[in-house]
Amino acid sequence: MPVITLPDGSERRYEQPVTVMQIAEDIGPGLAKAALAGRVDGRPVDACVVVEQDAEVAIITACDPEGVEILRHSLAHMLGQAVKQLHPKARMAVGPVVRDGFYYDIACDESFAEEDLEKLEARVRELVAQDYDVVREVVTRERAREVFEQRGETYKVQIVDDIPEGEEIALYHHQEYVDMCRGPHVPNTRHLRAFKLTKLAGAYWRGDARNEMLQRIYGTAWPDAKQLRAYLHRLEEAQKRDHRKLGRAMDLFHFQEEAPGQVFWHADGWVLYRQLESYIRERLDGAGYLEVHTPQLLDRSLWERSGHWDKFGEMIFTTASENREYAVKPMNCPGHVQLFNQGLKSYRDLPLRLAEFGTVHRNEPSGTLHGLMRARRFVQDDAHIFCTPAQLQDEIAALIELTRTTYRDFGFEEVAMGFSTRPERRVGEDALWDRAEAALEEALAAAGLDYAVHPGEGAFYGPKIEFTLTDCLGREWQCGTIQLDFSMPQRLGARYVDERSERVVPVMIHRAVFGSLERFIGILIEHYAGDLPLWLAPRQAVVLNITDAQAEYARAVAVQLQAAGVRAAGDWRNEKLSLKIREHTLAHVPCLLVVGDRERENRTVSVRRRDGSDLGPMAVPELVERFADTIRARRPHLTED
RNA sequence: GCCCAUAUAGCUCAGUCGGUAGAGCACUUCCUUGGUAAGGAAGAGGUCACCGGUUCAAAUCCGGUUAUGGGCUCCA
Repeated sequence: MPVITLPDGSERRYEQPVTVMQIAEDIGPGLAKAALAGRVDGRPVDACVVVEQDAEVAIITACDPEGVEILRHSLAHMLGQAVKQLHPKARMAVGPVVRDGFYYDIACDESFAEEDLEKLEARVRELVAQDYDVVREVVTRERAREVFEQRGETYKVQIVDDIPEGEEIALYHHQEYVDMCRGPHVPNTRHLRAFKLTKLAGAYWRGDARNEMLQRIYGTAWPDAKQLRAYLHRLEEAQKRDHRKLGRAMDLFHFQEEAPGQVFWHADGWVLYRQLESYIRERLDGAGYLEVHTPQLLDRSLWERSGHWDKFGEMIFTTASENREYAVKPMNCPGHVQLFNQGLKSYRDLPLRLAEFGTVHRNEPSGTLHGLMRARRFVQDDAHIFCTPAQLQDEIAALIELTRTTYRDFGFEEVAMGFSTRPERRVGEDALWDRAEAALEEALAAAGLDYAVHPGEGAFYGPKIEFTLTDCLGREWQCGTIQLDFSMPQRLGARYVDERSERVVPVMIHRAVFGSLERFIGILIEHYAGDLPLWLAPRQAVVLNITDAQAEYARAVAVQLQAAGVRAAGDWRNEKLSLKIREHTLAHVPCLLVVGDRERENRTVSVRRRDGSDLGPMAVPELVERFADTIRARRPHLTED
């Protein structure tokens, strides 16, 4: 007879096997009403599951993160039912839970349009409103196959065939609709009222571009209407941070049809760009790097030797002249190896750290371009470190430290780190890969940081550590990277003379801190929602006169500030102060300096910050000092002139 | 590259049933000299992304191209 232990430690004895729902009912009617599923000895199960032996049981409700996932998963099934009712010939593929919601991949000859989405949503609402009980049925593999074959669900049949031997197969019956799932699911559809179908997309069956494309319907679901509304509101707010919108509002850059994937930097955007450039220069000067610059066009043969042509030929822009074909460089590494190869290098020259703000062009597939985040022309803050195996650990440790402190200076306290291992298509012996992966892992362990492992996602020449930042909608973008390469120096003939006078191939580390300056700026803009810290703001201050009477003094203030190194501009238009404030605030200028008769008399400016706070009147030298303090505080790695 | 959608003034967007295009903001000029997020008036501004088709007539319907947005795949 089962003894049930509840999370609070109390026990309940039952004379007979008991369902999770009965336990919930015994605890209280409120809990029974809210119960979505249970956890029996740590394992999530449906509320209808019978507990036969002593167990620890917890009731899962929508207050549980796990409970919210159950709602979303169940809504995927509801969507499936609605799709089959409105499109009987559709075949259902997979319908998993994702962040904030769920999706379902569907094969259907008719292609869904926005109106279909509305109709489907309306149908799901009708189904949910019926408050019907979901029925769970455990079946054999043969039975599951038979059910889906009868219904023409060819994708489900394939999924059945892929379920490992010995695993329990459960069917969930939503009235006439049947889906297969590990579960658990909600006991009744009344829990599923707060949802919305959000978007249509295409997606490849099994995530493989060689397979047919299915239609994917995304939805979002929450425990209640209030949380759904809050989510939709968050989404709206996040979209306002989009760097493409802010780039226009702040007059930083634009794109146009004649140059897809290539940025037109405006004057203010270029100021921001140069801030990043000079920051990195300062950090590298103190870290033993040599800045170099290599050609944009290099003969095709070099890329064939490096292996890039074979792997990325399709994506390399080329140009020809006098019967020679050149690649517009998609990477800087072969160029840096050519520099290394100049003259004979000794082990005493190592580690040799060559850095370049390298402009690269890659013919990224049209569907992947995304503002500054993914461009066809971008600049990498690239460097290649040539060293001996013995120097590797120190170098990598320094790089992890350099990257993390840089990100901290730019306002990213938490950075997701990943470790990507050998891909299927690669160059180099497995023994070299073993060594390279082991070396990176050792460095990661030594740094004592959390990181995710991404099997098979390394570069074709070596494994990598990657630093990932997220945009306003939570999409992840790889920024910094540290890649270990035991192959390319060999392929491109790099050698140095070691202590025993023997010629040895150096190890090469490819690394970038920002990754792409374009991408990093895009992330920065979204991270700060346009309100860049003072040291990064293209326009740090704008002087505003109230009437023409202060125009002369206002100009003098602007000149004084500029002479002190402040990026100051002036707005002497014959407009109301409130209008000027509105416009410069919308342009995200951090500091507005108001000059009226009072200020002119006292030789001061009234300081208003972007957030609306008023710092009151201040003399210009005092203001300059405040600026310098603020910048020092935000940018601890700034080297003093 | 694949799927879906979109493309109208500098920006944000309206434009019904196919009948030669509209608003707000911005811009120019004038008035206004106003103390912390929009003062007023007038004016100018469009090959309705591009190419083709249907039609007496196309911003509108159809086909193609390009770009953009959202996904998928890819990402040295």
